[in-house]
Amino acid sequence: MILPLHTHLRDRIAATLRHRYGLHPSAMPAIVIEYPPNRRLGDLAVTVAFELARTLRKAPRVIAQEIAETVGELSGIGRLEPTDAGYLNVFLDRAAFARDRVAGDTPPAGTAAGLKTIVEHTAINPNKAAHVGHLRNAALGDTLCRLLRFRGAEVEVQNYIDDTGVQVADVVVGLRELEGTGLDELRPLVDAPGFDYYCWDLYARVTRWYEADETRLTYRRAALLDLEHNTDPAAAMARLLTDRIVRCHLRTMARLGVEYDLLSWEGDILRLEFWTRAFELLKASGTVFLQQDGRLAGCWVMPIDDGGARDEDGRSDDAAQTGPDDETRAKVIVRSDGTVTYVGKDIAYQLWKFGLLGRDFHYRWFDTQRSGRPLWATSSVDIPPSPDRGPVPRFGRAGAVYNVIDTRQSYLQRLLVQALTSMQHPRAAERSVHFSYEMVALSHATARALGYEDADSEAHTPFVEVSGRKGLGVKADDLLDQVTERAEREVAARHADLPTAERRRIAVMIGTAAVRYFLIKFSRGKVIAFDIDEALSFEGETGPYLQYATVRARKILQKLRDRDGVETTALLESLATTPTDSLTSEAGDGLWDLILEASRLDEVTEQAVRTLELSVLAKYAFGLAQRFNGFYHSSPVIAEENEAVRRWRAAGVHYFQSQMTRALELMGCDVPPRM
RNA sequence: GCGCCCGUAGCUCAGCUGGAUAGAGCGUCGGUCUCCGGAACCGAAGGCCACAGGUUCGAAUCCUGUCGGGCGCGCCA
Repeated sequence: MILPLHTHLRDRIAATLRHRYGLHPSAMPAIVIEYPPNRRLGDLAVTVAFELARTLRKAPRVIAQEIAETVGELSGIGRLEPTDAGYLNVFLDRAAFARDRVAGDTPPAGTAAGLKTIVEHTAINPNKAAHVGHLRNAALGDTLCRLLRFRGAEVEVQNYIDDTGVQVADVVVGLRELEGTGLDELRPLVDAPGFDYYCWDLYARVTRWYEADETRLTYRRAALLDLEHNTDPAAAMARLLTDRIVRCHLRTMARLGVEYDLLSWEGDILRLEFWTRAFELLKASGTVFLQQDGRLAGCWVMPIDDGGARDEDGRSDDAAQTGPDDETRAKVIVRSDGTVTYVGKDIAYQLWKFGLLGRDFHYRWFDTQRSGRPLWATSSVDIPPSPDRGPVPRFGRAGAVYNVIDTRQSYLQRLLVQALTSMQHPRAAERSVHFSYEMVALSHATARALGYEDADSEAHTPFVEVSGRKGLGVKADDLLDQVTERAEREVAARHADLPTAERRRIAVMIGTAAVRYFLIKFSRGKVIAFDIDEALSFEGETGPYLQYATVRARKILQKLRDRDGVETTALLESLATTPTDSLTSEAGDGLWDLILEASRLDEVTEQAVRTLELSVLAKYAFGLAQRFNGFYHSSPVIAEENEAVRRWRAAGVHYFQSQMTRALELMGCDVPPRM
């Protein structure tokens, strides 16, 4: 890891600036450490001389020289070299650096150590199969969790289940009105294979059924009311179908190695009357008030403080005549009929996450996940779990909350933060992070392949939007099936000797890496125009490319063991007394580059979390794999005759392999034994 | 109308808090020692970083404006 060295270097330079120029800490510029474009220029570069040129009224070149003179010996680091342009280039002590990392490079405690952090992700409406858009959410959310844990945070993963919403109501209506299915007929149906696919189609059919005759929407309203008030048989049907669909979703996500700690059911939030308590708090803090007149008379509203986001009929010309009603924008929290809106429920839930609501759920054991990790669910009733499940964990009461939701919810997430601020919870407001990302659409080619693109939808748009209502989209399981099948063919072509089960196991690892890497490598603000062929590719910038490099590295170490009897631990120990010219000479540049780059994992994870840009991890891992592959082709290890050279190369290979394995783990990917 | 996001090679995208010659993948073209596995490697072609101003030692990056595209703004969730 390289961050400790960064800090050390920064401290030394800061100390130098204080002594030489008498700079006060307040006047201290940020000491930026970057990587020179060319390794011959140095390993690191510091640009602080440019920053100081104005205040010190000296040329950057002079300042850089003075700093280099004054800083003295950088024991264990290396030396500083000022350039004419004003850069301070750092040449690291290669041997010392390499010895320190290669022998065992554990990540440091991390900046977020001990901070209880809740990450909410996935949150798919439990009424139909998951699609690629949901996979992007889960891949981002799960990777974020892994990164936060890597930095030392205590992470609790929650998956919100909207079991009382319109989408579930629609499928209940579909079952009853289109299929003539009641509770009794539903029971065998939900356990049949492909139930989530069945609901996918049914949901699309209901949408069309409503469109054909809008009076049919009364069925939806009736069903929705039944769900909210827990009235059977509609509510019983909903309970049954959402339970099974959620299990389908969990199974799909488990294929990608995604697991959770808690399922938060909206129905429990309603039944436990979280809202009642939240409403008291909102009123007491003056966050909401009862609108007396105007078009929102009788509603409890929250003023919206920013000037933006007016609705379409916000006529500015006659605003003077309409009076005060239009002047301050307000968001309805409680309707004039006394029912609460979505934002209201969300505020209650967010308060609970921070332990600020003063109420808690009951909990029930839900399942044991693939890794053995237990999955709990919220409950409205207090039934003690059986003793063999262990005690219920202490859910909620977080110090920080990340909500992984697509960018279309930005407006509402902002209102949420505003409510927390207004309720005198500035810390919670500050630590409520909306991890937003753009949606997944379909490329025209893929939409066409699915049979969705007809003549009138001309290719003026850059992509085709996914629509659950229309049933338009690539189902997650279909994608995973295809990618696994494809991987299995590739494995079979290379390893005819492997038993089928093992081929299958490896294919799953490769397919997972392909999909997860694909979903992570774009920056979050970019719409992914999902293209099936691109996602199924295993060449170039893909997950399998990273795995392949790692497998190659491991193969070398394995051969050293099997053929030459060299154990890795013994090899690493021998480095203390092994000459280092193969690392320090120009011929060792390739090896040195590999080691230095591999050490940057902690720096990269830090940046990824700071910017919430997980693609930087993906890009870094890819660049590292490229570097290794280049090294692999230019620098033989086993065939190398010079023993010192061979040892150092093997050490570099080992370090690469171990850092890359960590990086892959952070992205939820395994390293196959062969591929 | 207002707000947020996006615009970089033929296509899909990187480019961290401004820094040295703007980089990858795919595609195209041309190569790679019977070698630790070719799911790889090396090379070539391909750029007014949408446009116009500004800020400064320095701008793809920051500011303003314009154009083009996406999304959001409800007593829906």
